[in-house]
Amino acid sequence: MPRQVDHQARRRQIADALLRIVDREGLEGVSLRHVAAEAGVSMGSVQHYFATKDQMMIFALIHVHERIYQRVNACLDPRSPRDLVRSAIIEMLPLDDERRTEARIALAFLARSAVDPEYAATLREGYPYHAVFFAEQIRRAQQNGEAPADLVPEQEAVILFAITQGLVNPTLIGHHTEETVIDALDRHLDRVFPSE
Amino acid sequence: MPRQVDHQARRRQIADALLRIVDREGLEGVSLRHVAAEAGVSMGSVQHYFATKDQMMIFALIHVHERIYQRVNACLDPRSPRDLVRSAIIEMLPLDDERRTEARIALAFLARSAVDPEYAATLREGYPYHAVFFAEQIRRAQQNGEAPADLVPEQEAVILFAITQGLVNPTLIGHHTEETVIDALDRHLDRVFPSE
DNA sequence: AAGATTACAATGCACCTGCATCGTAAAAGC
DNA sequence: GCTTTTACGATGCAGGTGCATTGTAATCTT
Repeated sequence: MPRQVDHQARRRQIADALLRIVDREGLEGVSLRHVAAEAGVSMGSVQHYFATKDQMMIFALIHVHERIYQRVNACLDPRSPRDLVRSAIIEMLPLDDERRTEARIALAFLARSAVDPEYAATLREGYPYHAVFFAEQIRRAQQNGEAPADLVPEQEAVILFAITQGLVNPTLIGHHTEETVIDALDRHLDRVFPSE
Repeated sequence: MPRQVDHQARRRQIADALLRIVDREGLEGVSLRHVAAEAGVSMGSVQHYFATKDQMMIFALIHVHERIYQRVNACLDPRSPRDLVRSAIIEMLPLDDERRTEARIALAFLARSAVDPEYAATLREGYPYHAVFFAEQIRRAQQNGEAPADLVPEQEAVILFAITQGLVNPTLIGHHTEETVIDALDRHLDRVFPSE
């Protein structure tokens, strides 16, 4: 059995187990023993692939971000800048079990970032991408006449991203229905990308 | 010393110590011993005022929400609906140490709410207030001709609240400067409450 | 074939956790 | 004045924690 295993794949598999625990119990539920049990391996094995618990957590954080990134990318609707933005935002909202899971996980790590600079640094790396993506779509729409020329793309991107993030948590806690949140989103998109 | 203490005041004092720990280390840093040490009392004393750790945490959650509520209320600018909304939102953004502290604390409890129904229920109680407040101000502005009549106040309130929440976390992690976030906010307020 | 390396497993250890128990001293009630 | 109640302090306990250590068997290297 030894020597022939795919190191990275094994690390991802352990990270997936870790993320399942975070989904159910939050970061506090994560312990070497629980992760090992959830992954169906021994504790020694977990220790073999991750020198410390913190390294494992950071790896899992990066891993889940990649997962979200790929899922969002696969769901993009390229018909227009507005559709691109809308599909990206909706794909980040917790409107089904998979997205609720990921939202819960992301929220848990976000809270940790508020008190741990290493987590915060990891989060900050992936951040500019969203703002740039939104700003780019707005600029494209402006060139096509699909968005008002007086909008400042970067400012609107900040607002769009804030709305996205700001809709996630209340929806997760159960404040909003799917209809409420999508209506509100479309309402705002009407302003940035007017239909007529 | 016994028998003559103000029970509620003592509980708040212990809760304040707890919240200081949450600010520095997150919810994971909270233990009976740490809270006792931070409050300058014995562990037995903490146990005397709170039967379980969970009760203490929930009490602290309610306590910090009251604190935020009162601070925001004290800072409201009543000159116009727009000023009211703007001052309320700005007071909730982490733009100085006090507000950063409260934002960190609120975020920590929010993350817990995602995996613990009791916390979620507590959060949900305080929630409708914001939406109603925002919607009310928009309706008032519409009556004064300070806001477009075709806005649906409840929808705009959802968006406003999402923007508020959505601006908090990126700012906390260090993605936005104070200027960026206030510019973006004013940009959006221009749409809901046009100046001319 | 031999030895080094890798993958995993089991266990021990010091430390921390929430909570229960027990003790004590001061005030309140009678 | 005596008992009860309240406020607090100290300590014990079972269980969980991350991590280090040790062992072992399978594979790769030579």
